[in-house]
Order: sequence, then C-alpha cells, then structure tokens
Amino acid sequence: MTVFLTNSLTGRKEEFVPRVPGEVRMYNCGPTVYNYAHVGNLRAFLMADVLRRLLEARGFEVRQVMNITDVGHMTEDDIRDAGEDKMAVAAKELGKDPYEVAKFFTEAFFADLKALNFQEAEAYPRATETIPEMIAMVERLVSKGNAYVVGGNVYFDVATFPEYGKLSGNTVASLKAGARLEVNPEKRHPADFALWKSDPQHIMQWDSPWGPGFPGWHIECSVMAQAILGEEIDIHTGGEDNRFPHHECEIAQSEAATGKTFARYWIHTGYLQVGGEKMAKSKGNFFTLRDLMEKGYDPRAIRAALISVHYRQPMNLTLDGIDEAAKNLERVHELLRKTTGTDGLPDRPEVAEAAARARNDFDAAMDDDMNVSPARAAVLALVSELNRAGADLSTADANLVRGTFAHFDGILGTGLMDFDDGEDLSTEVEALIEARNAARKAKDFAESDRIRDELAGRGIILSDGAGGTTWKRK
RNA sequence: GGCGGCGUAGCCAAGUGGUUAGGCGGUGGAUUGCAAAUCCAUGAACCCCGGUUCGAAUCCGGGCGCCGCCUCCA
Repeated sequence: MTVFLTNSLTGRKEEFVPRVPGEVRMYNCGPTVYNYAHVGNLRAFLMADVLRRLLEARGFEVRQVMNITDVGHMTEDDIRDAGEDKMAVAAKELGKDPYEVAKFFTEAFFADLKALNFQEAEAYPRATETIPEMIAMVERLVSKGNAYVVGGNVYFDVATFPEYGKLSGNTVASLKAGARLEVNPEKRHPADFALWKSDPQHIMQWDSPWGPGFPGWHIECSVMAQAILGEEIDIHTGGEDNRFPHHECEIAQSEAATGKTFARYWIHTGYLQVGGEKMAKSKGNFFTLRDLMEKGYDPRAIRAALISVHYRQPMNLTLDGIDEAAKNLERVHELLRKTTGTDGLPDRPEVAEAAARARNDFDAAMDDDMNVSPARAAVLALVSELNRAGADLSTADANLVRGTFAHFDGILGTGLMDFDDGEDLSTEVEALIEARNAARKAKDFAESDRIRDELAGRGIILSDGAGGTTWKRK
C-alpha cells in the first residue's frame, strides 16, 4: 500500500517515499506556549498525529519531533512600539517570569495531547534549550555570505538564495510587486529576515558573537529539526498560515546553510473557523480544548470532529459538528457492545466479506492524502451492515469485527474501541434494574419509569431489547 | 497590491466529464408498555453568466461572495 500526500512544495498529490527506506523523519511545527492551545492549533497537530499513525500502520518507522516554542518573539512593529512580546505580556499578567509561564502552558499543552489521544512524539525540543545550536547556524550563514550583521542584528540575505519563494509563491520579485513590505533601513532587501536580534527591552536574552539578544523566529524550527532528525528530513507539517513567511524562511536558511534539501514533503493544514468566523476572544467563539470539555463535550468526539474534514480544506467547527461526531462514535460503541460472539455458532462468510470490504475502502481512502470523509463512510457502512446482519456472530467473526474496528481506531485514534461493555455493574444498580423489570412485568410503568429516570440521573442509560435490559454509561 | 484557498441539499461533507458517496437533522413505517437502540422507506444539490461537449457539479473564460497569508499566530 502506498500513501499519497499533497505536497505544498509542488502543489500536487505525490507518492510518499522516505529518503531512507522504511524510516520517516517528520517534524511538526509545534505550539508557542504563552497561552493555552486553541482548537485551531489542535487541528493542525491532529493532522500530524493521524499522518504518523497512518504511516506506522503502513509499516514505516516514524521518527516524529514536535517543537515547543518557549521564546517569545518580537516583531519589527514591537520594536517601534514598546519592545514587548507576547511571552512578556503573559508573564506580566501572571506575575511570573517567562520560563514559568512557558512551563505552565507546556504542561497544559501536554495535558491536551493526552486528552485527545495523541501518540507521543520522539522528542519535544524547547527553543530555549537549543540556543547554542541556533547561534552556530547563524554563524555558519554569516560565514557563507548568506547573512549580514548590522549592529547587534543578523539578517538573512534573500538575494543569495534564488529559490526563495518556491514554497509559497512569494518570490522576491512578486513581493516587490506586492509592495507591502515595510522598509527597514537596516535591511538590504525588505524580504530579508532576522536570524538574531538585539533589543535591551526583550525579557529573554542570550549572549552571542553579536552581543546579547535572542534568535529570530524562523531559525528555531530549522535548528531543532536538524539537531534531532539531521539535515534532511522527509516531512514538515504546520498550519497554512505558517507557509509564508515562516516555512519559506526555514527553507532558505536551512538549505543555504547545508546545501541540501531541508524537507521533501511540506504538508499544511487548512484554517479552522468557529461558527463561520475566525476565532477571536472578542467574538466569544475562541475555544480551547478545556473550554469545550467544560461544556461537557467528550474529547474523543472533539478529536473526531476536528479530523472529520480533509486536513487541507478550511473547516468550520460547530458544536453541532461535535454532537454529530459523538453520535457516530456512539453508533460504533453500540454495535461493538453487542458484538461479543458465541461459541458454537457457525462463521458467516458475509461478515468476513463486509469487514474486508470496509477495511479496503478505509485504507484506500486514507492512503489517498488522508481522505477521511470516505474513510469514515467505510466505517459507518460496516456498522450498518453488521446491524443488519444481527448480533448472533461466531466468536471468530466477532473477533474479526472487533479487530477491524481496532484497525480503524489505530489510525483515527477517536476511541472507537473505548466503550463500556457493562461488565462491572454494581450490585445496587443491578438490583434497581431487577426491581424495574418486576414493575414492568406488573405493568407498573410509573414505577419503572421512575427507576429509569433515577438511573439516568446517575449517568446510566437503560435500553430494553429483545434479549433483556442492557445499560451503558452516558 | 502580491501569493494561496473555498463556494455541493436545513446543517456537515465526499466526488471532479455520463452510473442520485456518507453522516446529522426531518418525515413515514417496523419493533417497544413508553422510550432508547436498530432496521426499512423518503424529500432536497452542485454561487452566477457564457463557452467546449452527444452529455458539465466536474473542463475553459468571465463575474460575484467568503476565507487565509503578506506583522507573532496551526
């Protein structure tokens, strides 16, 4: 099976072939930890998680690295205004130093990853722990003539890298035509970008050959990726807003420094809107994972909703969308609860056929640039077919069915197998169910409904089926 | 102004030249003490205008609308 991915570098869907056979080196542009990650951030990270799961399911060994940006960044505007960056603002608001702020939000981020059932990456490098390597790379660029020093600042000279623009289409010429770049008299060209900056007002400072300062905002990713994965990586991911200038600049500085192709596949996730609008705190549609969980949404459903739209498409997340995902998840759980299998029943060829067909359809869709929509349709088609087939499956067929859903879940990670099979019912609840069934037999429906409501209040949902009363936790 | 993306039924969302994907919701039915779950049935569609074609949601041209990036941002 071959995985095809849409490569932003070429704009085409391409067969994925890692440089080293069987081994994938993947770098994900991670969060800036001056605040909680919001659902838009998480969508992009989820794309990377699904990709990693897919590649592993296809037999690749995946070396995944996600950076943690714990250096606040300063823009040129900030320099003019007051020289204050977001990390500094957050630090001031919380009355803490920036390292404590970063630590706090890094931990919150890891909690989010856990709640959303992320696979753990090989490494989560911190920008603040990679400063010497960054300085070394800047020195290398200066000595090769790709960067120049002005005062305490170092800039990358885009004129020395003719391929600038190959990722975003923003070539030096088209940027000039656009004529919206600010003119900084220190720079030789407006598109030149900072590799190292000095600013006495910046809270985080390190010594360097050019005096005290801090790294430019593109250099971190190049350095952290190369420090762990080497100079040539296979896949680099991020949100589409990172495509330019961030990733364009990463390519320029990395390839100018090494003379090698930095990353061969660039994968970008589309922008997430909420309720049809850009997320903004002022609009009240700015959601973090914990906001949604506090509203009672199941993180598995949130994950399912966030990956339900093709990753390259813009996506509009709605609360209805999460409800829909929750409902579909529940359909799978409902089916699997009754798919227990009975010894002695004959195997049914149509069950094996349905499972095989669903698996093929699912895999084909996911291999096609992670096309989740048909993949999800394959999952739900299998649910429908099995519901139609009835519950009297042989033990072997039941195991086959469960194995098929486990395969889906291994790639989607939405908790398909994470259902309550009703084994640990307390004797008290059991007694109430018995009492209710007695009342039903006596046609005392007022009493039976009272008991059902009482259990519902404790989060236990009863269902009366042909084979007796079953229950599940809400 | 430059670079890029999107417009499919009440909602979400595949498809991308000819055979009504799928889901959520709605409606009718089966089942049920009533529900739930499940099954069966069912309506509704391709932003607009031209063009190519036997045939276009799908290709081409022109509009309109929405969104992202060009300042940190997934």
